[in-house]
Amino acid sequence: MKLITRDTDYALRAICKIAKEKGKVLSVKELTGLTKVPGPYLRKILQRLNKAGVLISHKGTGGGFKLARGKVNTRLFDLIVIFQGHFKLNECFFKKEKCPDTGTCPLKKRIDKIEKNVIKELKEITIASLLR
Amino acid sequence: MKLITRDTDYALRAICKIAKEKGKVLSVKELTGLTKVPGPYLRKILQRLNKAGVLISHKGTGGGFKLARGKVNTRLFDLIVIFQGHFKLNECFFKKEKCPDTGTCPLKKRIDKIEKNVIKELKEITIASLLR
DNA sequence: AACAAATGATACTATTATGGTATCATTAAC
DNA sequence: GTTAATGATACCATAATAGTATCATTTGTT
Repeated sequence: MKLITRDTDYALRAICKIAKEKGKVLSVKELTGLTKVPGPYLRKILQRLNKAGVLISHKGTGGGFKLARGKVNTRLFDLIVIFQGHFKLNECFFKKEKCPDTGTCPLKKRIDKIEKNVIKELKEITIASLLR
Repeated sequence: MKLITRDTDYALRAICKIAKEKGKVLSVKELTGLTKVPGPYLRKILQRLNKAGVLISHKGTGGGFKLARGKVNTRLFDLIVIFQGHFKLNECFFKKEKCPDTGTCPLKKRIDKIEKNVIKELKEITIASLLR
């Protein structure tokens, strides 16, 4: 029922803080202060964002994370995919076994429609749009 | 990320089967056959639906469950509330502690909007509409 | 009256996902 | 070379989920 997990939420918060400091490199320590997210956990999140290309990391003294080029346009949808995997509101609970309603299931279509709308809206929420 | 849990899904399936047999009382055993949902688990679900007033149970030999009067108009939204509790896509992860972005959080509004739409659509999905 | 067939209520268990910590390796600045 | 940072991973605790088991109660049948 949660659209967004804690990971995603914290990631979003951190990225916003980073984005506000145009180009400046912020360390985990600084970001912990700004976001109140527990250090080691935040660090893991930032590492994932680095791997995903949203942030760029700098090692060594004075190191930290900054926003990668053009990534103010990262969408909430992208973050959800990074932290929560492929977006699907609608997955039949009869996975391997065959669902007794295969073919006739009227629910799928209805939820697909909802899903489509939600995805559209999640793609409209960009970092840039949140900073304004 | 799941809009619907297994409980809710199974409940919906069972109710649909029951609704198709207008007024007839169906036992857990019969419903297990129809839905392929494990017996004891299904039973627990049906009991909750009875408590919630969606179904009416009959004890003793030949007993089982039937749909309560007017409850073909039960909405998927209602079932979600019964099995998953109060519907909220958007809950700040800083619950007791104060969120560092209180007041300025721009995300809340955006997700509230999504939530509103989703709720509207979930309220349009009724048992009756799924039977057609 | 006895028995069987059903649900009511509840306690228990196993598995998985989530949230978070800890540690050692690596890199870079001074 | 030392220190301050991230990279990579392994680990752990808690909670939620999915499901089982059991005993009590009710009701129909003989």
